[in-house]
Amino acid sequence: MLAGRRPPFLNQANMPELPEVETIARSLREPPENDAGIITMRVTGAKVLWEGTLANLTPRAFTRRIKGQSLEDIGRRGKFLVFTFSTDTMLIHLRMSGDLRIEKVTSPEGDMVPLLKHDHLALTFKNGLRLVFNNPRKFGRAWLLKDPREVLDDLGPEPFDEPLTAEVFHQMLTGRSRQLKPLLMDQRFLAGLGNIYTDEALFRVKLHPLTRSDDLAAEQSGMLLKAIRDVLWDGIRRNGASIDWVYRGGEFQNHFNVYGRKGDPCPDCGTLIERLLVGQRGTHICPACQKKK
DNA sequence: CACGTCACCTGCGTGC
DNA sequence: TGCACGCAGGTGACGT
Repeated sequence: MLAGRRPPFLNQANMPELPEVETIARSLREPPENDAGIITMRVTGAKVLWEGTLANLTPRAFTRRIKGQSLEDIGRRGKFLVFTFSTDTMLIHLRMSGDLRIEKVTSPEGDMVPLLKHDHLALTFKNGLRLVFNNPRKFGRAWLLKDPREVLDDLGPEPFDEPLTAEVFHQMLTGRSRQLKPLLMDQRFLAGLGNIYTDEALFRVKLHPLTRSDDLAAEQSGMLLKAIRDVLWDGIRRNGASIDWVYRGGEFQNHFNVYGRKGDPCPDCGTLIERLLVGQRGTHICPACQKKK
């Protein structure tokens, strides 16, 4: 389809920012009709296939602790997936290449379904399903915690939180003196934005990624917050449109205005999109629309 | 405090 | 055809 148009890595990796993680949380939580899910189910076993997956426990301690607990809910905070069990909470961060899937442990013929390359953690549930964490680049991590706040308290506000008004956001921005893009991607400042959605949000408000955060007028801060919410919402909407239980090929990548589109004409003015480095990250702008002050 | 750099890791595309 | 190389994603540690 549009394969020739997208950056090469989009064909093989996920880029889990807030909308992708939200999409995964929903797909794990809401299995298709007539299929059981794993919510309310008890864990009957755990297999840790790569020790480094676990951020805070040994495989032995993890397995012993999670066995017998029931899964009560699956949610999201920032880019973390939050699995609430009866006594502990499991957090999973996919970083850049992680993936989660739910599948039956046994095939219809009665054979064990083999795990795949790069499957690093698998939880089996009482109803014959298992949750598998596939983690090719070994960047993703799982935590098992009595109190998830231990990790999640370091995160900034959720972009859609109601108390995050334009005024509050303006105070947050002008209370710092940092380059806009690295600040927006700082999870302690705001939780959920990554490289792609940040580029897209900045393009929508015509701000250069190197703009100083304390140079923004109140009105600009308000527009930036709206752009962030719009672009995240568009991402959620487009991923939500095409996923099912285990397959979740979103299609927001076909709607990028600047990300991965170096050399393409700006959709607003036709100037060719440029790629620059900001804080070591590939950054895409329209040099005409997004002028540096 | 802000910012730069590097390390982590694998697999894909590119260019020789 | 094979192969070395660059590069992408998110974050944390560390140096300036």
